[in-house]
Amino acid sequence: MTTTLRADAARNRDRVLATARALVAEGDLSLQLNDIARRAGVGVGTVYRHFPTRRALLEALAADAFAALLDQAQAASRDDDPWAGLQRLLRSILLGQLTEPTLAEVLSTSPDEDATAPTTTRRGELAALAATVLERATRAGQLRPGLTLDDLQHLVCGTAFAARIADAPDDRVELYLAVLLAGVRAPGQGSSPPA
Amino acid sequence: MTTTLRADAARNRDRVLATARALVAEGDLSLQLNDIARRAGVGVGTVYRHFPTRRALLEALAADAFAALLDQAQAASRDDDPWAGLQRLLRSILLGQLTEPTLAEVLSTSPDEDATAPTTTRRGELAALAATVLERATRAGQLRPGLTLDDLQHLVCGTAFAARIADAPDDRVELYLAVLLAGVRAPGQGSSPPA
Amino acid sequence: MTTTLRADAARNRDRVLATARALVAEGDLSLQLNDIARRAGVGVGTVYRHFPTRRALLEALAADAFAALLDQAQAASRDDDPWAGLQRLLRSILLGQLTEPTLAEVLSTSPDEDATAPTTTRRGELAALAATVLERATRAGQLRPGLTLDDLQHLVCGTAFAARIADAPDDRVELYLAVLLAGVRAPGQGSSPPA
Amino acid sequence: MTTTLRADAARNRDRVLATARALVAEGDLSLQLNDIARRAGVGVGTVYRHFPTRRALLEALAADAFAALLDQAQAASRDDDPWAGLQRLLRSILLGQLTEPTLAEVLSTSPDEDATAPTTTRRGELAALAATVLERATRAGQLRPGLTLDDLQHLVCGTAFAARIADAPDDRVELYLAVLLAGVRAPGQGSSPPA
DNA sequence: GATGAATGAGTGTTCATTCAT
DNA sequence: CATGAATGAACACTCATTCAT
Repeated sequence: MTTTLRADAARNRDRVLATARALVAEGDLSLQLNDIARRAGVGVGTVYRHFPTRRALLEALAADAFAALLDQAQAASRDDDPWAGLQRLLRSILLGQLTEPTLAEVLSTSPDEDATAPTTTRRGELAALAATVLERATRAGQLRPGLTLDDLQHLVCGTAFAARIADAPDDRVELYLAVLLAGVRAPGQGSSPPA
Repeated sequence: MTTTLRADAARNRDRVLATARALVAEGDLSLQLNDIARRAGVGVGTVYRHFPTRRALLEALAADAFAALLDQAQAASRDDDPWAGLQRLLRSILLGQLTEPTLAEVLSTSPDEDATAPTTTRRGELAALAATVLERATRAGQLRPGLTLDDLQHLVCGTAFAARIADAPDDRVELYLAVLLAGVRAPGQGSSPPA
Repeated sequence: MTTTLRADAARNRDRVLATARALVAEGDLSLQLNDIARRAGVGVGTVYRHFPTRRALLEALAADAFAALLDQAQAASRDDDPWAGLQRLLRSILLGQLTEPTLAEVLSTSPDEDATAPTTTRRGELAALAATVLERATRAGQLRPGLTLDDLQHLVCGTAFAARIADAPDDRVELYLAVLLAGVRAPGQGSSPPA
Repeated sequence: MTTTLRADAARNRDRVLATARALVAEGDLSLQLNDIARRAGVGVGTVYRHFPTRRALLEALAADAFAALLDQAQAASRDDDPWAGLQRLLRSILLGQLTEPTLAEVLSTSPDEDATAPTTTRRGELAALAATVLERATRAGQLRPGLTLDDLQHLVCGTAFAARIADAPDDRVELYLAVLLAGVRAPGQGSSPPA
């Protein structure tokens, strides 16, 4: 059986990820593969084997958060109330980015830029779910005319950026989210969903 | 007299700035001093003399755009209509960032981070003008409660970020600006200023 | 019985050789064992088991061509006409090198340099046959005085080198071969063998 | 004055060249810039400043020998006797390559492959001189028909290769040169120039 | 003031070889 | 026998910064 070997490999992979996560948590998003290898007590080659590029590592780091985000987006897309669905969706994307900076970088980049397959898939899934939410809100006349799916994505990334440059991001998110929501809501629709 | 020398120095400084500006215009924000020196036909030491750090050069590059922004902010602060003033202020800051990427970087960074004196001064002036606008809008009940001066700055930087990651930023600014304005407006105030 | 295992091993060996051959045919003589293993769909260890060094693989790749060369050398050594024999020998060695670059590398290297047993054997056989041809040509007074067996080998390798750096080696071989033959012929013997 | 500074730079350049030359003399033609820097007691950057690529260093190492070769080629081209001229030319090119292995590599490579300007110039000059010699020998009916300028170059490089793989190259050159000369001489012209 | 050569730490990447499974 | 993960030395190249002239 190759289970044990694979277990070793998996353990190394995890060590690399853990090390990288620690660096990200310290605010270092540079993800230098040499540095990470050294800190993880692992050969450079090992890091390169698992993550051939900085991008691959970045996406691996974002993977869990992205998966969780998809779950929340799924739930949001099932909300009966179109506006509530949009609210939930945008809040999820926003909080996801603040919780996991790597997810912010992944979402702020053009999808076709060296992206690995799983990330491309996830982005597609997120887009599909978001399209549903968007369409329902649009049909309900609750979305500001002219806003596309891409616009929503850019705007929520921008809102995350705004929170990130604040001194205490966590204290600001909800307020900034409220601004975003009020901003994307169709003018004349009021600020809260119809009861 | 050192006049001649100063003239030479000034010419060198201008050459460096022009070269750096050209690079920025080409989308290269890295501002590598060696590279700039070579292209400017000037010694590295000369660049270092005028701009001891990347930050110093960045702020010098942003200076003109920042000055122009201050003028517009001044005008905005004098607008009779509080909401129109806010609109003008935010549009100016937003467009300034898109026109001059260095200004975006300057404004998106914490003020006390290696900032040079002129930039610190300008930021103070901008803050003062914005405070005026903010206060008037607040007094008129037109600003979303809870938003501070800093919040406005972060949000407008976030909006610039959103535009920047769009495929065609210029086509998106006005829409994103509308979103921002609607977002920061006090709920229940409608989307246009009272006549 | 280990027959089945041996069959597997032989198949792996063949796959490695085929892959390596393909690379050589594409002009890549670097013979990187990792690369070959990956392309052959085989573990690196397997490649190492069969070919412990780059040299071992190189010689294995050259083996068939070397064997064919020995056949031709045999025939040449049986030619009644001493000069014709020499001609045939040198042409065979020359063409062999151009057809199979690995053979060129094998023949251009000192025999005792990490050579594997089969190659050492083959080199010995080739030397023996060449010695025969050489001796007969010498006895017939047709070989330039002073030329040893080694000299002939070096010169034919040099001629192969000359052809290789030409733009269209195949168009040049015969001419270069004629130069070589005229060069090694004893001065005053004319350019064609006595009738 | 910048003389002293330049002197320093020149000294460093010379140190690098001397170090590289020593390595070449030891038979190491790999010319690894890092290694050379370390041995020369100089920063890597210094080596890169003077020689941006391995090729640049190679050609710098070959420069003197190439210049000397050009002198000899010039002399050869002025020889009254066409055949003597050819003899002198080929001997010079051959000995030049054996004395300076870097020259062999330079001459054995396609001229347009990353070559620096001076080398391109020198190759042009050598070709011009060789063309003269070739033409005169051809007109005198002394050159084997079909041989072009390029052929001569390839053949002399091949001869150098032959000598290089011999155990005692120096003892073999003259013999190999004789072979080359007899080979390129028009058949039926005898082995020595007309008196 | 200006110059630009020099530095060398830093970063990215490859690859031959080993060895536990 | 086969596998392929792991290793880490080795190599290529960059660039911010210093400093002698």
